[in-house]
Amino acid sequence: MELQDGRDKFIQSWGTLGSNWGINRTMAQIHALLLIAPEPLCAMDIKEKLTISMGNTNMNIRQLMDWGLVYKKLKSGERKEFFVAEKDMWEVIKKIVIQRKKKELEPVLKILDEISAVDGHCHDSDEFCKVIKDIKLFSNKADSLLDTLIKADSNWFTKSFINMIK
Amino acid sequence: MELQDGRDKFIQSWGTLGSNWGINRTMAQIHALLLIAPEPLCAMDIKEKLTISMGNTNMNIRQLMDWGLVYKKLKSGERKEFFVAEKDMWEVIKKIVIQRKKKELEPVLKILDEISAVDGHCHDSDEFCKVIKDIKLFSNKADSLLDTLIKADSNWFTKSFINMIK
DNA sequence: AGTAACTTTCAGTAACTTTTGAAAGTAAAA
DNA sequence: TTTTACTTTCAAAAGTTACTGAAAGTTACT
Repeated sequence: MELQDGRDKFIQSWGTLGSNWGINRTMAQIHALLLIAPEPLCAMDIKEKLTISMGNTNMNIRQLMDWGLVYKKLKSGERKEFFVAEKDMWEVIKKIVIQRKKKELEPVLKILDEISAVDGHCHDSDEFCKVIKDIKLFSNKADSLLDTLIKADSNWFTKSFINMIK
Repeated sequence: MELQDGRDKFIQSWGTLGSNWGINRTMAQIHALLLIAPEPLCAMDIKEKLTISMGNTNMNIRQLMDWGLVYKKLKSGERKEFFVAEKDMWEVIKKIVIQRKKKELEPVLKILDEISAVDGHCHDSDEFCKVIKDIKLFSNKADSLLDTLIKADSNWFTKSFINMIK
């Protein structure tokens, strides 16, 4: 496969995969484009390479910056803004984990706390409370595990991983 | 909070949370309803409790069974089918992990393999290949880690977890 | 075989999400 | 201060996904 084909395929595929991940297609494509771009790109470059609208380009660059996956990079002598992607994959993973935890796990913890306030007086409520308690147990574990991961370095991941499977 | 309020809140919330998880609202609500149901329920019970259509009920029960989160339970003397949820939370988590791995991770591995066929001849392609290689490294690790998790028992999770954070 | 009880399918519709493009906003340069 | 080069916003359009209801299919009792 030729380099350019590989790049195109990566950008297209990343977009499709993104949707399976709850990330919108354009956001994932911009991320892919910047990840493999040898030079910083400006909004116009991105708009043209992906043939998308300005508004779409801007919104998604902004969101990638909010996630910490893309940074602004000013070139001296140039007025417009350029963008680069975070290239350290371990950082990328951590940034994504932070967002997914926020979106997927934290609301669960919040709801479970609210529901735990159910009075446990009869047999039926004991059963209900047990289900909630079990879910809470695993959610809390997952929460601490992810917190540890977010603080850890790449090396730790490899090491713990080896411990885990042996 | 009263028991019935707690149940209603759980079902409603689980539906909302489901959508943040890439699971559709109805599927999540049916799952919640069955999780806390003291008795097996039939399709009609579910349809009525959630005030949704037959078709919707049927499709989502089916998908929950495909995922292994809900089982058919025949009552002797009754012709219609009843359903119960898997109540062991560790099993529930594993079943969900299996599905998410299939949807989110496996397509990534597939694409990366295809892209790895890019010829590495010049400086630019080296850079491109490095990005792909890095992603592949972490994806493969995540893949094995999840495989281990899927095979493990609940106890292992707790133990490894303690090892991991210390 | 006929009928009744229940389950499944599917085309059309509704609800939600993403994208566009034009207009408004901002700030450096003339 | 005006122009110019760029960025941001937002309402409407396009695209996507979920839901309904009616019709077709299945099974099991008479």
